[in-house]
Amino acid sequence: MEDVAARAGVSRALVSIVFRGVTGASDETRGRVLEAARELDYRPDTRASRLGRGRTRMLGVTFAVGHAFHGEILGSLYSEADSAGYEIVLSGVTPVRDDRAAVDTLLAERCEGLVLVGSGLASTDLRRLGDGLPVVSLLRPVREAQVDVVRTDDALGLRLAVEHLRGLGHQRIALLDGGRAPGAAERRQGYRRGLRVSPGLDEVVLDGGLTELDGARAATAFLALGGERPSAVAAFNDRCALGFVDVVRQAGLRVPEDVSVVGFDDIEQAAYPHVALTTVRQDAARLGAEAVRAVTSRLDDATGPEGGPTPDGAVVEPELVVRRSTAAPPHGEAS
Amino acid sequence: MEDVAARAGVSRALVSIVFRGVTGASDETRGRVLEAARELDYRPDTRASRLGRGRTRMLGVTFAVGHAFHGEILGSLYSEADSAGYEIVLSGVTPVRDDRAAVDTLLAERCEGLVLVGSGLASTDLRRLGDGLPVVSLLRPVREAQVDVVRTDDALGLRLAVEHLRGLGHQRIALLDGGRAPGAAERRQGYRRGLRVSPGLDEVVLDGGLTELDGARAATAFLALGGERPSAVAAFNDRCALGFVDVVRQAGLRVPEDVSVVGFDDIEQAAYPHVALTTVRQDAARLGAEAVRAVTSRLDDATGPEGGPTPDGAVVEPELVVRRSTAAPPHGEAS
DNA sequence: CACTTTGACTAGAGCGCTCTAGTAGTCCAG
DNA sequence: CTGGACTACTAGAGCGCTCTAGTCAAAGTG
Repeated sequence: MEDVAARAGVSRALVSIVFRGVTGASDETRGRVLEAARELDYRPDTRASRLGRGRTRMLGVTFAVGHAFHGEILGSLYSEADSAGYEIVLSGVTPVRDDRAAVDTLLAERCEGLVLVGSGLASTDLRRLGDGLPVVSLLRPVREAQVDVVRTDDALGLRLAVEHLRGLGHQRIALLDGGRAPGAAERRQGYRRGLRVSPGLDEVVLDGGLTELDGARAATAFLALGGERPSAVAAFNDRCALGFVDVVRQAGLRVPEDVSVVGFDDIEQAAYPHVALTTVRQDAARLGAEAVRAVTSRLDDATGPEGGPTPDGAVVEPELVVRRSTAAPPHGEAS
Repeated sequence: MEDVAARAGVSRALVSIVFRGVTGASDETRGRVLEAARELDYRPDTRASRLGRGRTRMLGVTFAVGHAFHGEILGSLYSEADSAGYEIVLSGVTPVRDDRAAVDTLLAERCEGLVLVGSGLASTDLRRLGDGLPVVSLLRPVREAQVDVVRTDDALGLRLAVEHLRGLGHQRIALLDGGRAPGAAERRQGYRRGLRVSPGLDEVVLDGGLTELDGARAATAFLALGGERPSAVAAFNDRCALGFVDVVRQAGLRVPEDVSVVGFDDIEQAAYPHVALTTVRQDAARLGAEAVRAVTSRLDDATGPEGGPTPDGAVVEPELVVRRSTAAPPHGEAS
């Protein structure tokens, strides 16, 4: 910086002014400084600038490395933060690097707010964190008053799925359950509510999970049901649905002719023409936007790090995307 | 820090000593400082500490957000960097945030070295980058002398695949090509070499790509081949292979009875029992380790940012993993 | 004409650390 | 009792910025 200032024949302060893009420099000088910087291949040190500024305007984000849907969310987070004038600092969660470690590095970097994407952090940790700075839990509903929750209306999503299947005439609809995964409890509840609307529909809950493997296992259980077999299933998520479809097809069943399947998330693969999975779309862009809004509003409203008294956060509505994995049930089972 | 020092009744310098874990403090004082820090919920500001230290010991990593295999690599990068005494700074590449933007933020943070995972950065940018600091291109072979390359021996991988298929008796073996994807040229070459070993084997190259969708398209082209149809295919990667399998199965062909398929990468799904894809495994752990080694060795050897005269980097050998998507060709086509 | 105003620029303190140089105090050899 | 050789600790400059409080000249005002 010193060198740039010297080369441009100005003070260091002036260089700072130019690079921050604030007023206080003539166009001509501005040009000279930029030119000198380019010649010296100088670029401001963001660490030092944040140190000097007092604020960091950094948002810390933890996410599961290699998780497709988290990836989509990150994309949205990046652009939303950018337009809100914040920077994103990523901290990945891996098998050897848990949520706490990920959060710790973000705190040590002095992030002003945290977005935890599908984090499995313990309640006590969450509470403590939320007391210190604005925190939003993305995709995972938590009850702690200290953290905002941004999530899809999971229950509504499964109700939509069930209603769609009922509308096609299905009487027996199974759930491939998500167990303890984030949002699973809500989806289970939505499934139950969806069934109760018309009395006489039995609940059939099979153990599912997050991955194709879980879906495949559920399919094995499903096939073992024999005559009592449901004509449709709603899966915890798309990957689970895809694993299920794979296995039932290998067993000779046709989808959707013999069994209808609906997923959740609307991951990229669900839309591929050879897959064409009917699913409940989570809006990654909206989710990211709401998360950034929730944390930046706390930051910008100067209510201080204690957080406002009103819990912020948002529930974004999912949308049913009908493709070709669902149809009316076989041989006049309808109504 | 000031407060902690006051509370523990020592100087700020002493607090610094304790937190850096260097000698120069008695055990008793050390305990008092740590205690005081805990009470005040103090944790050192890593930005300031790196500023003061002169060195940052940070490794910048760019990666494609939501890419499963990149995810596996990140995991390895984290732990390797940790044991080499470096910290990882992530910078995601998304549709709205290209490689250059990702790299720029890393440079502004003053990372000392860069690991570009499957980066699509232009040659001129790569050269300029490599002139300034140690850079390794992971998974993508580039010719620039300024950057080290750590990659799987892609050509060998495809040769293994082809040899395996030939060993099973396949005469016509197609390649689902990766086009311009990183490593695709090498794999194509390996495929050709593999075929040339026994004369009379025709090359059949179908357009493939990185995703299931590309594999599905290739399958359509494959099915259209009719009587001339190969009895086996080697795909650019697992996702492509999986898409291919999906579509040929839907068309009534059996895998492996009617057509054998081998993938590349060995992603998690390839190992699922209902998938059981024969594939060429890339060793994510080794790749990550080599990348970290390449860049830290340049850093630690104090050869300066100019880099040593000998290009570093590594080629790690892939391994064929035989599962159940490959078998002998149908009706005595063998030999 | 003396006066405020405005725009362009600078000096220098401060951000939260690290680290060199140096000050005590203790222990022991000669 | 003097003088190393340690160990435990501290003062204070420095890292590369930001930003407040200024200076100074030119332009506008009545």
